[in-house]
Amino acid sequence: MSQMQSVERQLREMILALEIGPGERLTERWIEGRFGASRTPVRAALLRLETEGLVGRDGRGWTVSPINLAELEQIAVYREAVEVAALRLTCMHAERGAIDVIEAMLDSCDENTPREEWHRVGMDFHIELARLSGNEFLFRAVRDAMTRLSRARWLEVRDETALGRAWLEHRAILAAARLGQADEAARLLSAHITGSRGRLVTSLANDRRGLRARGFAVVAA
Amino acid sequence: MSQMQSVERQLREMILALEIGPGERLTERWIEGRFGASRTPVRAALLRLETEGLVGRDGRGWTVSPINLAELEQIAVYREAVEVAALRLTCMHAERGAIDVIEAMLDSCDENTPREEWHRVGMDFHIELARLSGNEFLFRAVRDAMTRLSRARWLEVRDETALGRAWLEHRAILAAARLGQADEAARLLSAHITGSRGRLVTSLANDRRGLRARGFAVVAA
DNA sequence: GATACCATTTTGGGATACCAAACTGGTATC
DNA sequence: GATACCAGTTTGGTATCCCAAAATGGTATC
Repeated sequence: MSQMQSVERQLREMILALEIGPGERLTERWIEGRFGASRTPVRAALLRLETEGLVGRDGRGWTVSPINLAELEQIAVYREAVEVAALRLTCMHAERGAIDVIEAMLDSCDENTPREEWHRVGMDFHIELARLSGNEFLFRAVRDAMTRLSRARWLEVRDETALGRAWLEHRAILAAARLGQADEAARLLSAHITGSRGRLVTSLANDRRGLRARGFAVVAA
Repeated sequence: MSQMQSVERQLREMILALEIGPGERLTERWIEGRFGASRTPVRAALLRLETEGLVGRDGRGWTVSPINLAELEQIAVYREAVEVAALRLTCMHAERGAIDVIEAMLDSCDENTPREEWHRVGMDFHIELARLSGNEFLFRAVRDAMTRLSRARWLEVRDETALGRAWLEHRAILAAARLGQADEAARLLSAHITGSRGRLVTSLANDRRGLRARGFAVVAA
């Protein structure tokens, strides 16, 4: 694996895992030293992560993108558009086996599963479901949106019941898709996304003080 | 303006204007010499253009992305999803004046307007309409999709009647949006996109031999 | 004539040197 | 004490150099 891709991957993981906090400043030289690479691959990584919205320019320098509540709401709207479109396509030519694989993902989580795994599977459920549409651009759009949302979802204060409800909704969506009921599946997915958007933004807004205390830049809606 | 942005902009324009043909190989050294910049800004430009889908990796080197008919169809589906979603948002909070500005864009084209101007305005109509949604991500998605489609639209063999029909459809969409009739506007836009997608792909498929003769790589659907 | 093989060139990935602009910290001035 | 100012440092933008891998082209062999 080239260093270029390696730096990009490692830096992305650090940002998504909040090891580098939202709003933190980045210098190319620090990254260079941190990953033992020279500036060429570092720059390539920053340029790529910029298009993913994970880092941004701050005048002359770079910063890890802050959590922006207004932006999160816009992403959720965007996500709903592309994810519902993908799901409708999937309903048209749903393959039994493919949907079973997604369902198995959900089954893999139980009460003994660590929280971070629930988090990851919850994201992958939506991404893999979009992949089934067969439309590369809808798939990429969903994956990109989920990536942009993932740090915020990680910060969200979620109770157990919320996770349980999400899983029930996921299963209901799959059931409708399996039967090819596009309108019903779309309705369920829209409700699921709208609901989780509301809870996400509310939770972050309520905990904004706490998040700032942890050094995380959180921009209001 | 920094050279980084300058090289990126100039190279993008050359590719979109087909001055560098789809499928053509690019070497960093050639670009370097062509624009009088060093490899650092050249590589930054290539990395950015790669995310826009205008250039791609070909093993170790770079190529201008070929026209891919299957991909064009997928982009059109993606575009329909995001553009319709944006239009629905616009209908919710449509400002009179903003829509008038878009209409003025259409008015600026008459029988004396050069073909390339019609082409540009036809694209900008959709992009600016999406901007009115107020959702940055839907807007970017539409702009990105239109960029990816633009080379193909430029190659399309269009008769005068097709352009006239497109303008009529554009005006009908604006009329519905002005009245806040979201469903009607969405229906018209969907039909407009679906229709132009069909004509675009048909035209390119029919002229594929001629396009290849001009040195343009055109991948079948 | 086709093919296998080798020397040469080209090319992208990476490292490093240099520069101008921005930032920093301290100092002098009021 | 506040502020204007200046020297030193940091930092991103750019140019250049090096290298290994891949492409190229010619040649010897069958």
